[in-house]
Amino acid sequence: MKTLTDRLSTSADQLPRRAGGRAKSRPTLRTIAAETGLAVTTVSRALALDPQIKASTRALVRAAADRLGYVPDRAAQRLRTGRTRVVQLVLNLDHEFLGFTHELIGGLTEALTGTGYSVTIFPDILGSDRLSSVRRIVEARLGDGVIFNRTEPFDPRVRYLLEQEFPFVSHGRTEFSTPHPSVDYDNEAFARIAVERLIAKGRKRLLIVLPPANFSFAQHLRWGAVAAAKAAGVTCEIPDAINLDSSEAETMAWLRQRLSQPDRPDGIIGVGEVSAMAALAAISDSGLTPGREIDVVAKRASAIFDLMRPRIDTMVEDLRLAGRTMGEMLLRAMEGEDASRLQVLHQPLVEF
Amino acid sequence: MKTLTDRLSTSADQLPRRAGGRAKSRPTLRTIAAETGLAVTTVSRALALDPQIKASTRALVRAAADRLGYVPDRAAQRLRTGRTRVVQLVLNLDHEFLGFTHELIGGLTEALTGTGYSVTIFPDILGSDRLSSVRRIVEARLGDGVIFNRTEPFDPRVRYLLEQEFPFVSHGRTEFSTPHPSVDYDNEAFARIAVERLIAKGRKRLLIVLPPANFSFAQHLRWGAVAAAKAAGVTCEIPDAINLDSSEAETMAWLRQRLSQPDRPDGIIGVGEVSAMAALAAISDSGLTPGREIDVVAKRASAIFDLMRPRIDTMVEDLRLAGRTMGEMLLRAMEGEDASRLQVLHQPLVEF
DNA sequence: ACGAATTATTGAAACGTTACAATATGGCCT
DNA sequence: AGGCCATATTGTAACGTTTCAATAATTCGT
Repeated sequence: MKTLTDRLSTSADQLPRRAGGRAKSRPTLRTIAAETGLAVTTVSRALALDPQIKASTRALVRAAADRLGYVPDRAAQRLRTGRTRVVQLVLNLDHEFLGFTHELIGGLTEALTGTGYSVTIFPDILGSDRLSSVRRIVEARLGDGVIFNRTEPFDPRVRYLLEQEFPFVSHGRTEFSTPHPSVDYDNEAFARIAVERLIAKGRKRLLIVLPPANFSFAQHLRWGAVAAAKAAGVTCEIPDAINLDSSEAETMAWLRQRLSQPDRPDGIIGVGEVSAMAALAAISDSGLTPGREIDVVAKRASAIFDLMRPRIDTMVEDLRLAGRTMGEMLLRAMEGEDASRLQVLHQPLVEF
Repeated sequence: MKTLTDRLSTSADQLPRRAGGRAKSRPTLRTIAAETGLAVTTVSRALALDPQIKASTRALVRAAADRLGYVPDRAAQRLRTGRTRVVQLVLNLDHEFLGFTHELIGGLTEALTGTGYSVTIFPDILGSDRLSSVRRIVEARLGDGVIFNRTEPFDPRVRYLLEQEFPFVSHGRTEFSTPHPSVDYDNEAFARIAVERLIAKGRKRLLIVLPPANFSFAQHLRWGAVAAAKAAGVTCEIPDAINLDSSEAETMAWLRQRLSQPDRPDGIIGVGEVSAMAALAAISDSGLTPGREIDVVAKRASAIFDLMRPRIDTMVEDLRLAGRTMGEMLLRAMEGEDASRLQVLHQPLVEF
């Protein structure tokens, strides 16, 4: 141990560390060129596996590069080619409570691993102009492509990016007639199936808490729920005092109050974990028991409901899959593939 | 609507979009120089607010830049200065179940907003060499600084980064004698307080599920729990069949089995939400009731337990604060501030 | 009004890479 | 052996910025 820490402190005491670390120069193409006696151009092309370069030369260069520990300078490549090799992920990081951002990011990086692209987080300033983040990315060429969520039916970002011909994939589809790359979850199907499930359990006064009305998926959920309820002749209440962006305390308080009324709902659809958990808590607080006087069907993106008692019916939305799909599609979009082939709608995975 | 979508489709049909979007050239320093009749150098320095440049000239340049919509080319700056203006966040994205990655990222971006730095996610390949990610970042100069978590007592990454004099902040402190920037949560205090709380409730056979033994905070938790239990003359069981990285199903199954034995624990400490929820589920499944035959104290990073019934005692670990602190400290580290001043230990926020 | 000191601006070079056009090398045919 | 193609390699320029050293413009003391 002594030796280790000694070595540490001596080497760390050398010079006041500056940003970016030490200045020891890394090998460049020129270094390899000098080493092999070839021209810089040849080395560059050899490393790019240009078939124009003789195979033996390529091997020679490759060997020298490895021996010297050469690693290309992204900044120089970027300056020269104009490609950043960066994918910008526009995220709102304020509002999440049980966010599954990490699933989305996980899937995205999974798709991008080995492609040379990296993922940069672009924090979306809530409340500011919807467009500003994306515009910033395009204007400063902060990436070769962009991914965002919380899509609106006529999202200005979609319009802008189409106009700019800038590659992107939206999480959530729009109402634009021009096709654009998007990955979405069939929330309409989810709502329909949830309603049908509750009806099958004999429930007649349903309730669903929706996302803020401006988001695309709020519409889909509404359509699905309302249509299915109507078809079966039951009611489906949609509170407008609360939505999925309301605080959990607010949601719970409202639900508690609602459940204390005589015409209380007997079936609740939880879109997302927080909403469903708030419903379960409110139900418990009201002295009711899920499965007896009331039922809950929820969408889940994690295994959380496996740990909840009592257990409820759930459908899965695989956000990791969504992230991975978006990554794969963005790659294809950046290669110029037609947008009409880059539209995916994932179906709910029903678990009951 | 017609007009909008028409405009979209016509503009989108123009040319096959290529990676990075259109080629319309952006204004550069040269453009501004030509526009103002000044030299490129002057423009550069004016925009950098160099006091050497006359104030009136600075204003002139600023105006021209704004008028033309100039935005500096990061790649060129990067190539010239060697600074990437990127912070790499090394994250393992495989393993999380209820991950609060978004809190960490949120805090980090909060601290970095307006500084010109952006956060890039570097996916840590689990199972591979611990060092490889960080080495990659340093060698390819993928960032000016790096942040990582899941720190080990003698984490090789810390040693390497100190040797390389590369700025970093670790989430979790180490046992190295050389100081280095780190942000940690006082898990020892958490464990101690949790044990004391359970003892105050009359519990005598405690149990705590720890993280995998190789992580720093596993040690801290162990010390805190064991010492407090010993001081009070109660037992504190530490299962080694399961740990915090075990699957929730595994954890729950083991706990269920354990709770069915005659010498079952009467107090459980939940380090992290999943572990606590698994405990609660197992307790419920065993026909026991928290608050009656058994108690649970948990650490929480979200409001999730506000939605759980029955309610349990919790202490808060603010991961957003941790992220923000790490961001602020990394900025200072990159400016050369001494590591001894960049060590923070956040205390548990006790809620009972 | 003149040189000296200060202030303000400039030119040239460089960061490391890739793209283009040009040259060198070799093989093959007549 | 000369000429011609195909193959393999090279030199030069450029991407947009910052830095260094040098020049131009201004102020000041005398």
